[in-house]
Amino acid sequence: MKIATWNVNSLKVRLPQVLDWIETHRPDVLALQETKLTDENFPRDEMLAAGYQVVHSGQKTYNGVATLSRSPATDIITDAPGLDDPQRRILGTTIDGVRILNLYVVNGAEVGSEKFAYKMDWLEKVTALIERERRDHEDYIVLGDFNIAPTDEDVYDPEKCQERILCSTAERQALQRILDLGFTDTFRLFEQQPATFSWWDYRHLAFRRNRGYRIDLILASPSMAQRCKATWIDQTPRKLERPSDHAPVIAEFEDR
DNA sequence: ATGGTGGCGCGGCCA
Repeated sequence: MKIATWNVNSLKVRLPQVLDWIETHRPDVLALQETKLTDENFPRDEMLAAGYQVVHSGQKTYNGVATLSRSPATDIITDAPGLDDPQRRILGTTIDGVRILNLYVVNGAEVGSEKFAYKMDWLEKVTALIERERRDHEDYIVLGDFNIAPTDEDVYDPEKCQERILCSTAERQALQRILDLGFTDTFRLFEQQPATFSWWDYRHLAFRRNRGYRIDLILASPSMAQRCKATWIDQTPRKLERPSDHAPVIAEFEDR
C-alpha cells in the first residue's frame, strides 16, 4: 500500500501536475492540502477518470484538504470536537481498513502572535481527536502539512530558525504529544540523505539553494510503522515550471 | 534589509 501527501498550493493550478504524478506513482492514497477550492469546483471527474475516488473538504481561496484513493473511503470526518472552525484543514477517512487523518496544520505566522496561539489550540484539539480515534483503529496514519519541522535535522539553518515559526520548542512539543500517542515519523525509520526537505519558500531561490524545511510528514501507528518499507520525498515536481512550494512525500507499506 | 514570490482575485490577505 502506497500512501502519499502533497500540499499542492491550489489544485486548480496544479491539476495537470497532480494527474501526471498519480499516473506515474499510482499511490493507493494521496492526501492533498491547500486545494483552495469549494467542493463544487473540485475536479472530481478528472480524478475519477484517473481511477481515483475523491473526498474533499474545501473552501474558497484558502486551505482545503482532499483525500484521493483507489478504494472507496468511509467514516468521513471534517472537524475535531471543540474546533468550531470554518477553516477546512481536517479530513479523516478509512480506506482499505486504514484510518487516514489528512491535516493541513495552521501555519501560525510568527511565534507569540495571535495566529500562533490559534495554531497551538488547534493542535491540542486535533491531538485529542487522534487520541480518541486511536482506540478504534489499530492501523492509523496521520499525514499532511504539519507546518512543524520535527528536529534541527529538518531545517536548512537551525541557528537562524531557532525558536522561530515551524521550529519553536512549543511547536515541537505539540508534535511530540502526537508522537507520544504511539506514532512514528516514518521518514526517520530509514537512512536518508542529510538536508532532505519537503518545503522551500518561493523567494530568494530557496529551492535551488536547498534552503528548506521538512514539514510534510507521514506518521504511523505501531502496526503500520512495522509494515513500512520505505518513505521518501519526491522532489521532481518541485523542479517543474509553476511548481507547488511543497514536494510530495510517499510511504510504502507491506500488505497485511 | 520588514524586502522578497506565488495564489486568489482585483485590494489585501495568507503562506
